[in-house]
Amino acid sequence: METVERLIRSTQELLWERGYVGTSPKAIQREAGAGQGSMYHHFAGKAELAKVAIERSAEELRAAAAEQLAGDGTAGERIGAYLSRERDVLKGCRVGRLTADPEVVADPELRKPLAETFAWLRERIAEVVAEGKQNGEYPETLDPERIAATIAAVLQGGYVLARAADSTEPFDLAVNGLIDLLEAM
Amino acid sequence: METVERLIRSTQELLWERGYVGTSPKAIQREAGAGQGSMYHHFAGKAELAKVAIERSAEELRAAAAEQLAGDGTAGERIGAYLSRERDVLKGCRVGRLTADPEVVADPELRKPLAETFAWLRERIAEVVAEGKQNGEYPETLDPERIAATIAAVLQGGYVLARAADSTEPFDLAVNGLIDLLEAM
DNA sequence: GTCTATAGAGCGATAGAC
DNA sequence: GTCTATCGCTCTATAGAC
Repeated sequence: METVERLIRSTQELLWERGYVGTSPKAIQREAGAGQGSMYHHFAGKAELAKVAIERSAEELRAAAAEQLAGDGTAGERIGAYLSRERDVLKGCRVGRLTADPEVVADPELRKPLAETFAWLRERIAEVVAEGKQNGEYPETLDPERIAATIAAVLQGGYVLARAADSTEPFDLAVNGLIDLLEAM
Repeated sequence: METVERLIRSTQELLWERGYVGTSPKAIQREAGAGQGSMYHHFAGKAELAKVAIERSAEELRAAAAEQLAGDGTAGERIGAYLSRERDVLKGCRVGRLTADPEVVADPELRKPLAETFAWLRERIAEVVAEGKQNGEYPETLDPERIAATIAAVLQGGYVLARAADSTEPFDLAVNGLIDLLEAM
């Protein structure tokens, strides 16, 4: 793999584990097996490299979610597949995690991929919910945008509860509770 | 206010805004209007001060939640009051935020208040849900522990979505979607 | 394109005077 | 109890050789 690619992937991994403030250029270089000069040759600095890495992680998240939410099952099945897919729960969400970073949220360039990713995700889930309404799976009164935000929030919040408990249990409880509520509709 | 108290409150505020990794002793001293020697006279170091500050924030969160969840309304009213209370949504949760910090999660002393807070919160919400089942507000099939985890997760995840969007809208959507689902039971 | 050397600043902590 | 001085280290970045 080329140096640039290794630098980007190492940055993605470190941002996921340690966030922007907790990730140093030196650590990125170590992870990537690249030297100081090599990194600064390809990227203007930490911020630019982080921008590229965050955009990459955002794309990957969207691709994964799109796959789970597509298919020809019922709305409930597709949402269930999305909620129940294999996840590295205790590591948390590589995109959502960055909202805790003040430097990411304060920089429009760095925050933009976060905003776009969750806007897209909520919109995509809302479409599936709307389809479920059309075929009678869900009642007419259900608001797709609200339910979509609730679904996205349960996942993000599930990660928080799991990391606090150092256990996947609260995440599983939260997801299953949401599924119970959706199935009762 | 005494120096010790100012140091603790400043640390609470900085941990909320910037997390453990992003908070330096120097910044704490500046915020508190205390000198270097003063801080190290009262506390062994950053970790000990953080431990006290985190425990304080955890207590405050529990006290606030206990207040909203108590009272003599129906279960739905009390959960609604808790979900809809005034919140500094874009600042996020002062306890949940710390789950993003690898150094907090890795240190049992620092993680303990987080684990205890959310364990207590989920248990407390589950009690209210169980009361709702008893008086016929919710169906017998409802699992209080699951629903409690879902409720806690929607709040924590709502903060994440709001910070990503730099807007309180997704938080409000997620909370209202949850209320819709609960009211339909 | 990658290397080493170096910079100025801040980090977290300690020492010792007052 | 609070102050200033200092420590060894890391941070992010730049310079210039190869």
